[in-house]
Amino acid sequence: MSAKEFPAPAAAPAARRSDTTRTAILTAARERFAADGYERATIRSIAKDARIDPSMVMRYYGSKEGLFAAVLDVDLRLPDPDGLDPHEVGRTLVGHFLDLWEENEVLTVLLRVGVTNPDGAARMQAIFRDQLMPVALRVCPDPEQAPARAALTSSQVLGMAMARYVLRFPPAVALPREEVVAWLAPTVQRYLTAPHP
Amino acid sequence: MSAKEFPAPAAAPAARRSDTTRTAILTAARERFAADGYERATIRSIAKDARIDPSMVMRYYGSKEGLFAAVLDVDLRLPDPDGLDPHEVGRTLVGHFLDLWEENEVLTVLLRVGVTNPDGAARMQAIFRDQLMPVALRVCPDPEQAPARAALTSSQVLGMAMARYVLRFPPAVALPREEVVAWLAPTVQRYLTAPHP
DNA sequence: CTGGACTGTCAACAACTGTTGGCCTACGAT
DNA sequence: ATCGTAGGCCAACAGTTGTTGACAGTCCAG
Repeated sequence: MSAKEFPAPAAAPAARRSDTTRTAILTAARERFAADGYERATIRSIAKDARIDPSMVMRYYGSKEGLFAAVLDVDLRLPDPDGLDPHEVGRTLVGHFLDLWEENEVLTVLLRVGVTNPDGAARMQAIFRDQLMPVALRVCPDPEQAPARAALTSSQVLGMAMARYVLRFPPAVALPREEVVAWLAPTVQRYLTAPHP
Repeated sequence: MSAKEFPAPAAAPAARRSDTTRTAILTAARERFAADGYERATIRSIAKDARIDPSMVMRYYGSKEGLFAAVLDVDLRLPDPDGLDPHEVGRTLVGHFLDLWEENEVLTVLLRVGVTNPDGAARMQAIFRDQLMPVALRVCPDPEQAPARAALTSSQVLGMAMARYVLRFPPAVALPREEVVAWLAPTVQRYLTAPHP
């Protein structure tokens, strides 16, 4: 479900005259979805941000849900499980997620919408299952425990993202990045590699 | 802003004939807000659940936001900071929050709406500030670090609630209660009492 | 130059929203 | 028994939403 064209000319990714409009819509949609969530982000407001007519959104993305799906095309780009040091996996993951969250708003969209929209929740489940689980499978002692350990890890990572980037708890926002890593890395490390308590 | 009557007869909490309707509305609203979030939970659907007319909601709670505020009257009922064992604070808090989350849907409402609605986020900030901070102030070594430690604690607690009760990650749901406590308690204990890393 | 496809605008639709006011009913004090 | 009042329902409002179709300008191949 990649964010491609809709009229779909066979399989030619030839540059189109309307590509600038397409990406303008996508950018505006990402910002609006991140700021307002799925329901409150209206097609009209997105269109106004992108300086185009609301009907263009329909033409290029079919529907609001289509646009939404295009925005939610997320790749966590987690490091290759085989290539990472099992003793540093906590620090590595926490740092990587902080990077992801700060580089753009896609994950904010995902979180904000995953909480309200059932499809969003399913998408979020899929992303964490497909992308975080392999890492857990690689580094945790007993493969059978991998799902639980991945869930624990995601809970801490999501929770910090929630407090810091979505709810913006002042102390969580004020915490310097390296301190967040210093506090969270041992937690994640323990969730993934420590013996079952 | 307690969930009281609206026409407000002086200050008499006398039982009213309409109290059953009022609580029916409040219960239905809590469920609908929890299930659908603020925007998608319509007054009409809440009224239908409560088997009354939509206009009754307006009469008793003034507006959708008024109803929402009544639902969000949350008391975490955290244990008295003075009365708890500093060495068991992690286990105590995690257990308490799991209880809270499972006993009714208010916290789900709060979380779901805090993520989408700015007012909800402010409400959530206030709740955690007013109710979790005192505990942190009591048990953490340096009072100056209390806000950061409270934020860290809330991140882990919120994250688990998110994964387990909102997004419903299957492995997080499957985890037995005592295992959640066993994994999270040391984390919270460390966030609150361990020396700064 | 001409045809057709592409890009864009405008106006309108139908559905749904929160909200309001009028009206009827039934209780409870007098 | 009566009468004020609180409880409840109905119909309608104005605004907003996603979505659609007709229409106009623009590009490029023939």
